[in-house]
Amino acid sequence: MAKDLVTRAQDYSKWYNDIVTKADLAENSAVRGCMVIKPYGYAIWENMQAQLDKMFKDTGHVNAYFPLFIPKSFFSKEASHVDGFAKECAVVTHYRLKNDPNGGGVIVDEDAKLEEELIVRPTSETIIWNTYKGWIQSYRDLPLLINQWANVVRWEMRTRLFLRTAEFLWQEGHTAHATAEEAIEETEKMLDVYADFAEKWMAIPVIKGIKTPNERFAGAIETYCIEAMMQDGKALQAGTSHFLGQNFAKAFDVKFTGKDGKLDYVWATSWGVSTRLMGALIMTHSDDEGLVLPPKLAPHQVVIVPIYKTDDELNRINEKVAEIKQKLEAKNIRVKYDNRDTQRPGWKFAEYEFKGVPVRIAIGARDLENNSVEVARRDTREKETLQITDIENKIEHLLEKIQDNLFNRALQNRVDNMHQVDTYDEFKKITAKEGGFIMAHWDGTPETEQKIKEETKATIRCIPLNNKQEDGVCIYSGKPSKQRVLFAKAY
RNA sequence: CGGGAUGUAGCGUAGUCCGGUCAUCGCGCCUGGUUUGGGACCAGGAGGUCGCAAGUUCGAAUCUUGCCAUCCCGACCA
Repeated sequence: MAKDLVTRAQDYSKWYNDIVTKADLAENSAVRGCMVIKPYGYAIWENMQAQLDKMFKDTGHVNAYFPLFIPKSFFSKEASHVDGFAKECAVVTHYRLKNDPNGGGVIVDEDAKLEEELIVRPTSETIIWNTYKGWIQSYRDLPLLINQWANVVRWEMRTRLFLRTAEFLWQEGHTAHATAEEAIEETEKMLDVYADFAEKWMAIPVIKGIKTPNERFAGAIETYCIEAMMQDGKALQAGTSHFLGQNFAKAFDVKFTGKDGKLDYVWATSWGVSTRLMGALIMTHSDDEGLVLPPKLAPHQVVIVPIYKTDDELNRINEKVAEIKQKLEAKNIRVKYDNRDTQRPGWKFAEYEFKGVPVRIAIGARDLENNSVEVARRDTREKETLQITDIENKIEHLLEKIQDNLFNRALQNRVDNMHQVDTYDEFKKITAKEGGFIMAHWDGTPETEQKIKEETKATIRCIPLNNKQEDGVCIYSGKPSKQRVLFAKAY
């Protein structure tokens, strides 16, 4: 088992402040539990955003934007929703400051108290459904397939860099449909989009499933999720897609007239992924040398470092690199040529390893003579000398290989740490020592789930989709069970 | 919100028990030179409200009280 990655994200923050001070992934800001995403980290997020956005549009969705502030009254219309979020909301009560008459700084102007408090959105279901009410009258207005890129705030009692920050960036899709079947189809479709994105782009294998009632989103009928295993064997919920039934339509009175002339409430879904995915990326692939980024999301896929003694040598290398760079860029490969004279080659090598650049090309006088370059890959740290001839195809192929290797490596880790368990003793042993995922029988009751959680810290991550049906007995209660469910300790 | 710890230069730190040449060291930064195929070396230099406030004292980074912030463990967590 790899070293405990609980704090690996924190480690990175430390490295960046300590060693690579100028180009960082992120650091804790002065604001409680919030995160500053520095340019290099943001470039990764932008690549993720661009691909997700494309996938949403390919499935018929459009983007829109709704207000940051939600009147308190909206928020309380769906009972279970308020139960789920009430304890972690930032509330705006005043709209003005004034100079402190007793000297010193500024104070809140008590005369500027809001008639009704505003909640800083922890998620946008309520304000969006309040808006949808005015947009939907007929079956002709459906389906309504909208996504929002936004920030949300959840005043968590305890925050954790990347994984649970007080403010985070995400996208939230909110759709309205004429039938339950169509809404469920949408929920599952978006779960597939997330799973595809995680596996094909982030190189993170995921298990698709549904949550137990205990773990369900506040206000949902059914919550679907993708669960990933981090290097330390802990689970991370990487994305969720909710079938909301008619709960929000009823709470906000969103009705439509069907073809048959009958009035009915619309059916809803919502789905989201967040900057938590950046945490997943770090915790899945990185090693003790720093970040390891999958080529498809890396801001720079290739970095070229010149090695030279004289200006004349550098000039000749510059010319050769311009040629190589052009060929690579013609293949849509993102290349950075770092010929800064202010840092030495060894320094640059280390720097780009921290940053997780998948491929490094070094070129010096020796290479000019031999028409070669030194190619190093970040994932295995192997180096080889290649002829420049046809370099663009070689690199293109190498990037694909790295992408595949990262996925396979992560998948292998999951396979190695996946346990099938039939007794509670063994279950306790594994959760206490080895960690990893456990497939075990469960009697289906929230009470058993709760007891297991209290005794072992492990929770039911999901009931996998297309789960194999087999007769067994619950490891805890001994009652009959029809299938195994996925247990793990989670972030 | 409970338990624990921490706060000293951009980053990481020594010193706090036992108050007094005590503001230490490393990295980074600046200047000059030599270097450059895995985080170079030499010489010189800049940089500090010791988290904030009050108190004790001839004297406080050090002791006392209060506050603030951060981290860890819990509770909580779409």
